[in-house]
Amino acid sequence: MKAGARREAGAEQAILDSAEKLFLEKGYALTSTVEIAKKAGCNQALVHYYFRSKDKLFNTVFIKKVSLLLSSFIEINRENASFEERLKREIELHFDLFMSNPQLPFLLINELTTNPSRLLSIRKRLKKLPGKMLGLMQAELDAEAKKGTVRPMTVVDLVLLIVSVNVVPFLAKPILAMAIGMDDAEFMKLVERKKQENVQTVLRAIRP
Amino acid sequence: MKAGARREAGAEQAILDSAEKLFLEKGYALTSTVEIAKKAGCNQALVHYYFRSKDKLFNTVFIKKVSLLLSSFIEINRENASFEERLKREIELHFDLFMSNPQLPFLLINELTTNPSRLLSIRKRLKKLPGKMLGLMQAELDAEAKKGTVRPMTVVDLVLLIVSVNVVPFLAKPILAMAIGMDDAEFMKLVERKKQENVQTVLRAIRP
DNA sequence: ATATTGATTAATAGTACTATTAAAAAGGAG
DNA sequence: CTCCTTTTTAATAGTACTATTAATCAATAT
Repeated sequence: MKAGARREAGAEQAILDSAEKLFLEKGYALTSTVEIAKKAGCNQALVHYYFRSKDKLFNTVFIKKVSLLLSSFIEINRENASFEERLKREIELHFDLFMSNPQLPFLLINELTTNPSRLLSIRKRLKKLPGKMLGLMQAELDAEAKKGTVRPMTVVDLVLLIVSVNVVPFLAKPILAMAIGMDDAEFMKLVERKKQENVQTVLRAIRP
Repeated sequence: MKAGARREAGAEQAILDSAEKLFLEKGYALTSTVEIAKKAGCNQALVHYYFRSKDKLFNTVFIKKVSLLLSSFIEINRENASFEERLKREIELHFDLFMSNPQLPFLLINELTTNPSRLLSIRKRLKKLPGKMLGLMQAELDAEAKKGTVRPMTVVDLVLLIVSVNVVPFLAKPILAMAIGMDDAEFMKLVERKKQENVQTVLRAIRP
């Protein structure tokens, strides 16, 4: 039944990999299926053979990346350490994700801003996670606030704060290059510094 | 010499306005000159008559927006108040700019990330500003650090911190809509809250 | 060995977009 | 009014891209 195995074994995966790289680099609009095929070393028609349309291919990549980002937020309630310790750990974990995937924030912002209709298709696939997660975290925050260790605040504010300090260095890389001519080596030093600073910035910000 | 006045008086401006709106909304790649002309109520060829190419038209809009953003950073050394007062004022001013131009951050990040070659043309037109400005601010920061009112830090870190907390709410709007279904009214409340919080967050973060 | 099925390609239909060109329209100057 | 310049438009050349189609290629199953 399973006849006609692949000749070069892995064209589909090669297409997926090329697509991921190019979409991350230039976004949906500036990436063509011709270019994806070329980078994958195959014919352009094969891209449609496996993924039907450029849009479906993009969604496959996009969902994968969104899931990756969300996964960095579900660790917070696991370990048994103090609230501050776990929070610190969480911030570092989140920062590390961006270090490993520096183009991820750009892709998210770019595609969700230019193509709001994509919101819908994504939202269906993860309508459970955010609600549950935020609920748990909010309860924990409220408990800490009652203890007087943190000021009363919503979990949205906390998450937004963490994301703010963690994500902007990576988004700003091209702007830093433009404005002050920062090169890659300097950028790496900046990132190392930020990873330390950001934890302190957040901890200070949430104190009563 | 100046014959042939305009029939509808202002086609060029109308084109510029339409282009600005559309570029801010969808970025360069997803905006066509046909669409710009249609929105401006004129023929598509007129777009090229006045601006030669889509790229030149975009650059005109882009430069204007970059200048606007930079202008929000040159007020800091004027008034005669205390360092903390002026810093507070500066953070609020910067935040207000994004409130009035919520799509500006997206445009900047999108175009500078996807089309790095644009960096060059922009950089020429403002190579004076950033250097001078950062120099002055750094001197001031160093003085405050010696007085012990702030911890020793680079001006890049300070600016990055301010931008981080100020810009992310606006970048994250579509994501908040997706993840937790935040609507426009809720978003406005969030923004009002952030405007207050961000000043405190920065002030706390720079303490020794 | 041949049929069958999946993988791959060449060719192309169809669409959309940028930019150019040549002509028409609309005024002002003499 | 007639000439001249600027503005505006219609038409289109040229390009690039998505998606489809029909044919070819390769491996296995019978």
